[in-house]
Amino acid sequence: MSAGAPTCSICNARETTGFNYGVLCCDACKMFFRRTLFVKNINSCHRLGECIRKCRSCRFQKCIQAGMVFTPTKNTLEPTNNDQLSAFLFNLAHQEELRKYQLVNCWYDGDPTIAEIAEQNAPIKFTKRPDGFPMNLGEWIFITGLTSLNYLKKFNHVNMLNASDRHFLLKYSFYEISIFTDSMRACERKEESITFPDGSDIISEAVPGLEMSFLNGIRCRLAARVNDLKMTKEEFLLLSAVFFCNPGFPGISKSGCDILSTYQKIYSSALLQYCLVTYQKAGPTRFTDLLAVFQVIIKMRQDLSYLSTFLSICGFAVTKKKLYNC
Amino acid sequence: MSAGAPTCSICNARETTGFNYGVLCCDACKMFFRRTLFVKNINSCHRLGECIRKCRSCRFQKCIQAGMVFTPTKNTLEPTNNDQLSAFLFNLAHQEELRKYQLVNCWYDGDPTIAEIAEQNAPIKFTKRPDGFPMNLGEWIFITGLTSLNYLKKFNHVNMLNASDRHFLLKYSFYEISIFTDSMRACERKEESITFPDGSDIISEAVPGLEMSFLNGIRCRLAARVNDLKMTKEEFLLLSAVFFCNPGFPGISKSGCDILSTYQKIYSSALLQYCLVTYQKAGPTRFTDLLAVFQVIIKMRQDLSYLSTFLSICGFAVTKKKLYNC
DNA sequence: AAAGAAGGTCACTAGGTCAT
DNA sequence: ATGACCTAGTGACCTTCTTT
Repeated sequence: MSAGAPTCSICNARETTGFNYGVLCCDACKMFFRRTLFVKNINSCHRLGECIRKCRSCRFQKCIQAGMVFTPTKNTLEPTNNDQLSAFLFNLAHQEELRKYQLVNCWYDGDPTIAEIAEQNAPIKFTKRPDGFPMNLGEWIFITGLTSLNYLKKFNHVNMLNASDRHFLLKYSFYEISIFTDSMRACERKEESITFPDGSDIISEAVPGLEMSFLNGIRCRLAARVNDLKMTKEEFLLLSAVFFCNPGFPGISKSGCDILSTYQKIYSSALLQYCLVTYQKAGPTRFTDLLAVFQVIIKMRQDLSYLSTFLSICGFAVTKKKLYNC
Repeated sequence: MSAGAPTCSICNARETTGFNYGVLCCDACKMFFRRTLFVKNINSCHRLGECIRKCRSCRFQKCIQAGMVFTPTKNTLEPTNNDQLSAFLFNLAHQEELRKYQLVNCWYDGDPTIAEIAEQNAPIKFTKRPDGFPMNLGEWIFITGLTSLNYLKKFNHVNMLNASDRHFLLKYSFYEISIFTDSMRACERKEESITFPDGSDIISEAVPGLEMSFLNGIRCRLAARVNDLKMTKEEFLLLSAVFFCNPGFPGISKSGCDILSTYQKIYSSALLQYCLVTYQKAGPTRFTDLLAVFQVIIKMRQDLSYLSTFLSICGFAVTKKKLYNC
């Protein structure tokens, strides 16, 4: 009797009805997630998703942790569809909050490859980082990359790609997204230079034979640009999404490119709408200013590649984690 | 036309508006029940539920008899939600008063099975026991079990279970709850040994070949533990509720277990809050001391099973009521 | 046409409000 | 204190859309 569908992993009460917003769950949790995104009537509760009680905040946290994602479909440029944009932003903001929480508090015991992460269609399972856990440069780089990957994996378009395209997309974008996020954090903390959450430098101490100006460029240039623009959190989230749909990454198939550009259009028109609503006539200029940040991200990425190669030749390789090798 | 809703069984005056706190009744009686739980402004009236008009006490009694139940939903550990806990306790205390009244004064003419009781979604209909009704051991055991079942059936979670799970839950818990209640009564009467309300022994007189220490263990061990702890009525009520949500009873489905553990969390956090408020720093210890009583209840249950089997082999079976057979 | 997922609808009930 | 009425969250069920 009652073979039925498996039990919904979010409410642990009802049977799943299929994939809803990217996650296998029940109809009730689907509607709950949707309503919450559109109405945003959530009071934050300190225990993150733990009071299985009738706590709306924790139920929503469980949705976010399970990877539920809302993606706008209707043309967000229609002013009437503004609530689609705002639901999308609400969704992204909570995903980003989770990423930040995991970066500061969590840990992952293992050394996965990008390919392994791309294969898994469940979110990465982090564990609480023990108090007094010794974080060094390599650990920070690792957890930064891993939390970024976990954030990126949830996007709708990732699940639509075939295994190979998904692998390439994550491989060629997670590093850029990480440094962009790092720069945004520096900006929020009113710091000129990128650091890790504990304040430590992102470049290893002893680097012989490299110009200080080059190293300071890595530390500061992108953060300075973000700061000059006074980039909002919403702009950051949308811009990351647009960047993450770059159809130009190497190795991606024709059909993959099509999917990526479809989504890139969605996200960039969402960004444009945000700019128009927020800056009125100055909206289009703002939009292009934001897109121009891509160049700075790519420049920083190149500098970091050079630095990494240089260090490794000198025998100073910082991390041997597979994330950054293959 | 004018089919309308049936008349409210509590006030016999208005039309029902649907299920409120588990009972089909009108809006006015719903609000009356809620207000009374939270304000507790009730003067007890000697005629139990009989003067329907204008008597608040009797109206509330009718609510209780009809099986209305309030279950805390907000996190009772929030100090601001203390009134939820107190409303819940007020509710339980009155349900328990009713059970006690029925045990002492009522009777049930029939021999129902657990399955039949589980199917009925109305409370069990007891009748007044005639003066001078001859109570023997078997009658006491029967009415004890039946009033316990009537008490338990009203809990919110029972109505959420499917028919099969409900049957198993009642089947495997009503006996334990009964002996726990019996022990509490002994304690209130300052007696070391469990007896029925008329003072008669719970073990049949002629039991050949069993050690006195074994029999006295059954009579006294649980009551002694309750007495040692100086368990309050509130602790007893909450602890019973926690026990009654044991997801480990045999035969219960996965979804049933989930429902039970959800409610067990609610009740146990209510108990914890009670302990914290009442005993301050000693609260957590008190909480675990109380939970440890489960072991004693289970031990007593086992001893009684053995006794029952033993007696039945000797041809001394005390009761042939179906409650205790199938 | 069949299946899977997004989105819409509505009956239901806990809890709040306010004139009496 | 009461009860008629209101509000909001919920989830079962339905429709629509897309893809194969």
